[in-house]
Amino acid sequence: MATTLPHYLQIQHHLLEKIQSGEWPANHQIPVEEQLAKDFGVSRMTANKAIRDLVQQGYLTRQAGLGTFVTDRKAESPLLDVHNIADEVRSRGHDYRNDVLTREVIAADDEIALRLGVRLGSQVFHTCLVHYENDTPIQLENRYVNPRWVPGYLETDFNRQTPNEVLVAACPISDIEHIVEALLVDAETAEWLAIDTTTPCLSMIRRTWSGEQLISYARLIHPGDRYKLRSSVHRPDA
Amino acid sequence: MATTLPHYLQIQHHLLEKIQSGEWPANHQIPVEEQLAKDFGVSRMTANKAIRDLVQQGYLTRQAGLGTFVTDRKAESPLLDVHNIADEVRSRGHDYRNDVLTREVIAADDEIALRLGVRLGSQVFHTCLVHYENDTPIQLENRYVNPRWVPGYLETDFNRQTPNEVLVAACPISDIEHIVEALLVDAETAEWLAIDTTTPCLSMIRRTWSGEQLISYARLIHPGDRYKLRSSVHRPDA
DNA sequence: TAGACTATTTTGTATAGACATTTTAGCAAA
DNA sequence: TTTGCTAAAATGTCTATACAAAATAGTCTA
Repeated sequence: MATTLPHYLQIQHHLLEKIQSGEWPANHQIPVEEQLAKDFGVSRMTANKAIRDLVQQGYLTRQAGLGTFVTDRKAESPLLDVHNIADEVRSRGHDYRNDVLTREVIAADDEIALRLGVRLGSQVFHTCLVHYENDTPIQLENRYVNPRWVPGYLETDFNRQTPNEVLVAACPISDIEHIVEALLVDAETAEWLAIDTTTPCLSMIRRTWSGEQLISYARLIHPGDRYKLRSSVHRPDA
Repeated sequence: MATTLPHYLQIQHHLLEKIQSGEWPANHQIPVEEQLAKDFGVSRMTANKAIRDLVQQGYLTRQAGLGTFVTDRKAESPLLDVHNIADEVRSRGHDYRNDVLTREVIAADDEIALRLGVRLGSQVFHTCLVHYENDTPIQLENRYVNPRWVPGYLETDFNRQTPNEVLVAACPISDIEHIVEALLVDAETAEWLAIDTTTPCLSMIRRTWSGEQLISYARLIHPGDRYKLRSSVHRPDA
């Protein structure tokens, strides 16, 4: 059985669901501490702790004497493509294919729950693919998907539609976050990518949102000598 | 008179000072809750609140049964912004400085002429700097600048104004292109960055335009374990 | 000596209550 | 009408205490 969630996390998840589902729009006032405490049968301090965390994470804003409100997230500007590795490969005139190593439903552990913004122990989709360019592995993709937003994800034939395409088709992608670093990989990963463990690799963690919903969390590993990441930014105002 | 700070903020400031001054290096164990509470004459819950906040902000990491430790923060920076490495370092509360290895006018060879979009053999500015965060090298910057658009470039004191700042000051930057890859560096570069030649590094090639003019071509090398690139993109229309 | 148990240290969660501060609304007085 | 006062609603801070859970170090036992 899954570990029972601490009360304050239960409250957080309840609030996040309301926010992320859109039931509570921006600037909506959430129930006051005392009410939340009563609803969940906990002390006011526990409700306070739950709210406090979400304020620090930017989901809520508070004002003494007034109440607690859903944060109105302000927009930023630039563009970056959600690039599709299959198109990329084909645009170079090469053959694209992939191998599916894993395709499963798992219970979210701490890390996944945190990164994907779901409840601990809740079911999430997990796939692991190797993408090939002309039979050379160029990317290991480890992806976690929130089933709520892409229910048919696991049934896809990924050689017809890449995981990325499935997401894009399922919901409009509005926000993407990338974290890129260089690192060495473990033996298993090295084998999948047909490299050795001394080859520098590019690690890219990509999180994808649709509105307020976090759709997917992916870790992409590229052998350093087989991949370059390119991005162009144009700022009309500058 | 200024409002007296809440106790938990006083504690936070005390802790942050220790961290940012370097008195408590990464992974240093900070006093336990009970000790802090005693030192500041508050209850354990108040000390807990102070620490909890700093954990959420990423300054500290905790482990039940072990203690609370100063987070070893890997550098992170926006991939798409014209980032200024000096500001970035200082925003982490660390010291910034750089060493200028090369500062010269050279005749453009094939590659430079191609990349910078100038005629073969025409004169271009070239600088090579090592950027330090708390005396640890975090970036080797090899930069070529089109003299036509930034004539005073070579005369700059780069410890007062980074190369990037000079460009931004000289002309409005409208377009940036990044190409990122993971690689191993040669012995000379490794020495400059105080790493060995087996450490994976992040290489970033950055080209900067102002309107149609290509202003600068730079190759930036980061030791992989000391740097992460972060980028967030929001597309309001999607 | 290896393994099991135990005590200690430290953080994690939770409670019930207290008082302070901020903001608004409503009411009363000038 | 304007001003000032007061009550209320809501968050902000703080305490003293309790027990749970995790990690470690030491001790006892087979």
